Amino acid sequence: MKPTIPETGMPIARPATGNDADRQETSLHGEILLRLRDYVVEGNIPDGARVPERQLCEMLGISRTPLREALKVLAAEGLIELLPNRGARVRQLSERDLEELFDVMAGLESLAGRLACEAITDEEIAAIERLHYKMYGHYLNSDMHNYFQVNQRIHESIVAAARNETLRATYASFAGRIRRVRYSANFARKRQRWGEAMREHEAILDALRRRAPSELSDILFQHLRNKRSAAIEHLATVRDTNAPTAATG
Amino acid sequence: MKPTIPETGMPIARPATGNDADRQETSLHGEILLRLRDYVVEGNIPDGARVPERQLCEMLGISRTPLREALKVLAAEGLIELLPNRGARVRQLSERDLEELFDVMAGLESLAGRLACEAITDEEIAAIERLHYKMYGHYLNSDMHNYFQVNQRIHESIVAAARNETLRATYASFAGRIRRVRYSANFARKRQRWGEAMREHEAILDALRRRAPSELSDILFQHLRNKRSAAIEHLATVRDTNAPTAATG
DNA sequence: GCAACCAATTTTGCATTCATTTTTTGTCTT
DNA sequence: AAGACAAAAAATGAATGCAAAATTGGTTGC
Repeated sequence: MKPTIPETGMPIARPATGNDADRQETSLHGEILLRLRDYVVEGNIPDGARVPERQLCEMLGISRTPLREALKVLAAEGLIELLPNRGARVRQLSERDLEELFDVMAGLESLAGRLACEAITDEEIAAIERLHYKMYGHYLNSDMHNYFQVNQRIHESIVAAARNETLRATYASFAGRIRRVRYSANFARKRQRWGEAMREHEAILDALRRRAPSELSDILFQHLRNKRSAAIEHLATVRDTNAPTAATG
Repeated sequence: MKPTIPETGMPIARPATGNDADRQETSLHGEILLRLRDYVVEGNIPDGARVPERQLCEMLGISRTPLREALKVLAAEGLIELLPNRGARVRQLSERDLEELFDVMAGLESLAGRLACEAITDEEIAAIERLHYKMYGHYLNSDMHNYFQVNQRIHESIVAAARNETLRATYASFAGRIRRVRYSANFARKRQRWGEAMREHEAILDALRRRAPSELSDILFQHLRNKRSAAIEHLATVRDTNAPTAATG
């Protein structure tokens, strides 16, 4: 039983709606890159599994040249790794890798908060407040899916308010790497953590209203740090419980 | 007079000593990538100039396939940009781009400081202190080149002390983008700024010794922010004074 | 019965080739 | 003489081809 890419019948369904940080609209290579990235991020290939060029070429209906170019880029982004003469594999993130990623994300959001204090408008703050209340509703309903959705939009709003396109693109890239793990591991933060998170979010809003950069920076970092703990903990459980990954078995 | 790559006779001289974040030792593509990156970072191609594939192929003695793969990666890193059907150009950074880059660097270093407080050893702090005194010597001698050199090593030491390989690689990548501008613009901070910078460094060391994460984070951010002002200011002068770039004329 | 070895097949890495698109250059018109 | 148009030249984007390396399967020897 060799690990294989699930046959979806149709090629990759996504109409290239990913983050438009670096899309090369017209080129085939650019299109492929977006689709492949989404495909990997969404966890369609198991951790550590090989990414056979031939198969992907058929799947995408292209030749190997543009595909290989896309693979090189994905490797540079850290989503896959290229073993010399042994093809591409989906990068299996160790626990340590995840810790590092979360910390970098924390740093980037912390920075975003700092910068946001310089430029954010009252209307933007109001919008985040509305999201916050919306999220609170989902919290009360124990609606995990929508809670996450809105939670993510809040964090994205803060990053957007930083008015720094470079930061936004970097943040999106790292978010993708983590999102992959989230998909695979079917993350579900313990409900208990939700309460803390809600309180932290209130503190974030408070600091934002007062436009206190250092304080907001600290709170955001700590907030993400707490997320990190929950996520790593959960992942450890999942990896222990679940079957060994495609890479090892 | 069209902008052209200086003929060095020999291929690119550098023995691939760049950051080993993502080196693919054995593959031709990986080797090419390292050499090309250094070549671009060191400013051997003027801002906005075309990067002709053919010419580079001859220069490197390879075919277009691995070269194009490397170009795609460099584009993803933000060093060059790929115009559809019109080849690769060295990315001309606007003033705003630079501001953004400096701010992200500031955020990363600020994060590094925060993390360093958790793990840095007394010996590492002592090493940074030694660098600091060494830098002070260069400051007194107005030895700009060595001052910069040591200054950079101090910042790298802080990043290293964060014990986060992901952060280190990201930091190195952004540093490369800025370094390119530095090479081209022949950066020289005003001597007046040096004094402030020295004082800021002392504050950094102080916070580091006390392992005060929030404080260190703040100081580092502000320090980099001040650097940013000086750099942007200088660049504006240079760009005004100098001839129009290769891109526009 | 199991491990080690060797041949066949597959896969990868790079060069070459082909089709478009862009850029240049030469000519013609006004 | 200047501008516009058209053909030639060059460059780009992608497909194909070929040599080298790795994986697979089968066989042999212990």
